[in-house]
Amino acid sequence: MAHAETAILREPGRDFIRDIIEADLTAGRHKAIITRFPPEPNGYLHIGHAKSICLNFGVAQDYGGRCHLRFDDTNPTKEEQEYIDAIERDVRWLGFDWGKHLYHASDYFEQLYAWAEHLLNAGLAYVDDQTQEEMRANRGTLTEPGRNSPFRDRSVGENLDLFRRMRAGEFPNGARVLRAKIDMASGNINLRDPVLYRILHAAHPRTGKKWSIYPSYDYAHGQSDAIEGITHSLCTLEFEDHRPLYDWLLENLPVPSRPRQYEFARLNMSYTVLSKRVLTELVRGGHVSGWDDPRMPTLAGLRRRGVPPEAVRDFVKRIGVAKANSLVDLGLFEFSVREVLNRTAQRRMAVLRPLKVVIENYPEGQIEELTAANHPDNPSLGSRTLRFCRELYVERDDFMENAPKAFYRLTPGKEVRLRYAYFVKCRAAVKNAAGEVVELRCTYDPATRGGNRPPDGRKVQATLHWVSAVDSLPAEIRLYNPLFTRPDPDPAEFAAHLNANSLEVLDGARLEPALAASNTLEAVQFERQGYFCRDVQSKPGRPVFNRTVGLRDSWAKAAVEAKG
RNA sequence: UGGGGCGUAGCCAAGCGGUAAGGCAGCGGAUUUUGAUUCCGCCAUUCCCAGGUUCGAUUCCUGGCGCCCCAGCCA
Repeated sequence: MAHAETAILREPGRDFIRDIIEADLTAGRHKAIITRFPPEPNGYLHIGHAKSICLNFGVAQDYGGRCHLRFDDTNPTKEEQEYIDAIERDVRWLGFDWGKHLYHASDYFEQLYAWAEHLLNAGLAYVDDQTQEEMRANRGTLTEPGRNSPFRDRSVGENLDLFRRMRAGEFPNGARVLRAKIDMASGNINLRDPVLYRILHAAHPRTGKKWSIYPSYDYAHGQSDAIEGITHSLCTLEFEDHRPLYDWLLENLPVPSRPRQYEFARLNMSYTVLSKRVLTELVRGGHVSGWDDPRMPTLAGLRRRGVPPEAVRDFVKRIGVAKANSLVDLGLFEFSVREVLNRTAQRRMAVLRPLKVVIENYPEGQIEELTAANHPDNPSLGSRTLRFCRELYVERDDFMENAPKAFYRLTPGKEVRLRYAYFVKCRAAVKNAAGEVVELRCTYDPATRGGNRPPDGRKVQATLHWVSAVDSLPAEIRLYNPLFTRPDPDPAEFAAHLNANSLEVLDGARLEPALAASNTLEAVQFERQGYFCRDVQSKPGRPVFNRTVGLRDSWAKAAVEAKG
């Protein structure tokens, strides 16, 4: 903007949907804003759904309205109670509350049926006896118009009779459908007499065997919106072509309100598969441990991975809402996770690949207590006590026998700081018969207690994390790389990829005791090792931590470069 | 050769006739008890392309080009 004083700078979190809503509010078109999040319970929610959830619930919050949770359960052959429960749990986890406004499209089956008869009476719908193949053949193509069904001009009486018998279960699956009578020559294929009801002899999770016909998405969605008084029905771009049908139905039915549909682009993220079909195959095929496997991009998987819900919300705020198809860099999601964890997670030390260190000038059997802050710049998170002694462990990667000049850490003759403890200097490396370094012999400077600089003002280039040999605890650490899955159509290939590249289990890791004690922590940051998250599925007494490799790998890159 | 959308930096994304916000990434520099964090600075003479209208166009018009979605009795 050229003139800052006249510039209308859009605040973060604003988008075209909110512009529309504000204009509607200004024009006095609505008393209150009512939105809805309408998942079909045929799978678990993933990060892509988070965008829609945050948009719908966020908009309602911003403008003092409300957001309903509505299960779009119009296809009993694909829907299960497990998914209904999981969806409710995940929306709550994300931090949203629908209050008393929990609904199901199936709540409206009776009303929808009555409205179908209304269309029949108005001559705006008909029962079609064509087979599925005939219907497809007569629908035309993208460039050619379709042909009218031979059953298109049945009498109202015959239509009503047939439709009632469809409901009564007199016909087998697929025998007939109810179609809207619109325009078989429309350029918009959704208007070529779309199917409103199909015969499905299937038990529904909520209505049981009461119905043998079920409404289609197109027939159920807009009317459900109208029944609930939804003002803004937000959905993804692929439904843009359905809007004329959405409007047609609302205009031809005596609905109690007039919702409007608006579309936005769905989320695509690099290295991440958000196809429900593929995710379902990964679960069904046993390629992952379940919908909540930490490698899955589902909300349940992210939760297990230790991603705080606030990070997901922050991410959604950053990506914005627009109509352009885009591919968001996974790095942006990682940034949000880091941002939240860095601010909120308590720090602990853990050594992933231990290398023993003996402090030669530290009295044998002596143990002293040192204080460590739980957070580097948030004193309100308190502190904990560390026990220092003659033998401890440091990270193998923090020692190099023949180090290049750019390597700041431990090498013979070099002095470093052990965080919150002392300066130590490496005297020698002890090797086994195979020539591998198995132990470091070091000396410490008592004048540097707490890790503070000694009176002579001496500095060190590096500070290392460590755990004491006497009371550190063994732990299992699982390292995940940031690849959730790969955009590849073959689930078997995903699986191979996942197992080969995105999981490493470190069983010899050692944790400081305070870590095992902090059972209430969902996420912690292990000093310099990045962010680790307690696996919410781990058993008491045997903590398992998950870490996403790459969340904070720039330090590692620098170290690797230094090693040459 | 049908209908509906979308094209602004490596990735997102504002902008609505007055001369290109912001974030991520990247690059400098300061601070630093973890090569992190934090802080500060830099990072589009140009908005898919070509014409046109205008004093002035990313914004308006015309014509191209490119990408996405639609032919389920899925949602």
